[in-house]
Amino acid sequence: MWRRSHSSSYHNTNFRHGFHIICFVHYCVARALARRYPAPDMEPINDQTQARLEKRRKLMEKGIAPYGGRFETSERIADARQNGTDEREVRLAGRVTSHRDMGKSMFCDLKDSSGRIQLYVQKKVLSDEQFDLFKHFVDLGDIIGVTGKLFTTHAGELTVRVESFTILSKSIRPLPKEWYGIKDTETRIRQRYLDLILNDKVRETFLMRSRVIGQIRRYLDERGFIEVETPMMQPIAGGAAAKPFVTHHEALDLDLFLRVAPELYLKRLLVGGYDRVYEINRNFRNEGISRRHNPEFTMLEVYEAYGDYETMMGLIQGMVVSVATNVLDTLVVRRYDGQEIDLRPPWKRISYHELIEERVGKDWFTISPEERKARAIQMGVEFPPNSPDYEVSNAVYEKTIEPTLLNPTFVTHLPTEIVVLAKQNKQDASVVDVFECVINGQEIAPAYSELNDPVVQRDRLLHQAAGHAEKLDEDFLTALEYGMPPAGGMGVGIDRLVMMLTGSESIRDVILFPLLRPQT
RNA sequence: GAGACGGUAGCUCAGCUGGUAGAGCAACGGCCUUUUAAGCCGUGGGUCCUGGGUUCGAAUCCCAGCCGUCUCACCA
Repeated sequence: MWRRSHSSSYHNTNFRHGFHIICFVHYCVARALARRYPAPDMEPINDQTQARLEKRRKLMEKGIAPYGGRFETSERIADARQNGTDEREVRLAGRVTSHRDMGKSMFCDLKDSSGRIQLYVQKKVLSDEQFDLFKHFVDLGDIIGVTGKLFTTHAGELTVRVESFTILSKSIRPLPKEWYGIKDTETRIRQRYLDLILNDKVRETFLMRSRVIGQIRRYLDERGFIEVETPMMQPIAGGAAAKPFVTHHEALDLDLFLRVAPELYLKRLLVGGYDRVYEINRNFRNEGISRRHNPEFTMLEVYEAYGDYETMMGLIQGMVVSVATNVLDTLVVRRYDGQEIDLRPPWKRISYHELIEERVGKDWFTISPEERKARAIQMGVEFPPNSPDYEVSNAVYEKTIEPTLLNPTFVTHLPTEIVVLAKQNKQDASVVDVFECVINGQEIAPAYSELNDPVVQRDRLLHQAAGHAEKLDEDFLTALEYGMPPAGGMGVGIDRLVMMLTGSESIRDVILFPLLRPQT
């Protein structure tokens, strides 16, 4: 659709006529601007910026706009390469990322978001004046538009023989040469645009992220789930045990919290009768930053009325398989360290108890709590001195077992104490009907058979809030009292899912603008 | 929040036990019409993160601060 609409307007003769008028207007504007701003009052940062500012000024004096406007392309660069037949005329736009000057001719690389193509600029093809303009005024990093015919060089590379060009945006800061790129993590994050221009892999990763999220939406939409949006600013930050960020609403003189989870609002919607809902959006947790943690992160939460944690197993497995198949075209993913993750279903399922027994000894749960502590310390696992018994086992699980689970594993039936919003198991009230889906050694998706008994829910929340009744979300509890259908619910850490699928080592590699301290 | 390591030209990096700051690429001026990290000749370019201290002399040693990286803690 995109290509068709462009080429049709481009080949229209009225448009060509209009284009000349536009060029003339640009010429007049450029002359006027050159008169009004004879010298830029911006302080040059270095010799290179100074040289470029000088070129910008000279272009304006010549009546050439260094910052053009609309430029109709015939296609994207990747399409030109793919459908490249010699002598076909193309009209392309992009950034100049490399150039090789050979005197009376030069080669450049032109890059847009779809790919890269080589340009061949020859003195005998352009006028002397135009060739000179290209040679002396087009720099690395400038955005230009070109027209010309495709041909193949002796080295076998499809190339555009440039017949005309337009400077669309004059870059006044030097762009690092592609070969050396930009490596410093801090610069890459603070100036992510440079990272995206210079590092193909980075651009690819974020493109994949976009496609992953798109495929998740498609998968859920196809199954009758509706996407909703619930508050990011909440009077009480509920749904997860995490420190919230605080903000303030002036007109209401009201402290609000950035949400730590959308859960309690999505459940209100289950009460309201939407029985398949999901939300993909940011959660904010006021805690430390690490390779796996950013203060704001993207979460999918999904609820299915009349389902339970087991229906969620089917959902997440199907979703990840669908995403991997559609976006990566494979179910075997390679990690940054070369290890492979096998996503082929069915995924392993094991209970929390069994898993711990399997890894640290059959007698783990039969020995005394003191012995457990002693053994945990022996294994090098640390925990606060007054930790309750279940936290000792959980520390062992999180420190020594979870990181080793590379292939997808459903760890089911966690202790009741550590999950306050899930239904207790009918046979064994000490555990809840939940799973944690672990992939790549990280918890990717916890899912519950959602607790819908308002009386039990109130007790459990009160217990968690250590008796602080003012921290209870009364409105949520009131909603439950009207009756919430039994439901399966699940949260999927999108950043971690994308890390897994793209083989990224750090969460900062999958978040475009992760939080950094501002530079002073 | 704690510990270890790092910050030198636009980019990537050298610079040892203290002696006036270096390379490649990029920039600028030349030469070169099928190169692709093009090549050749020449020129310019620095708050060595910041502030103190030691010293005749500090990019280098010491102290403090800023920012980052890694590990740990909190957490998903």
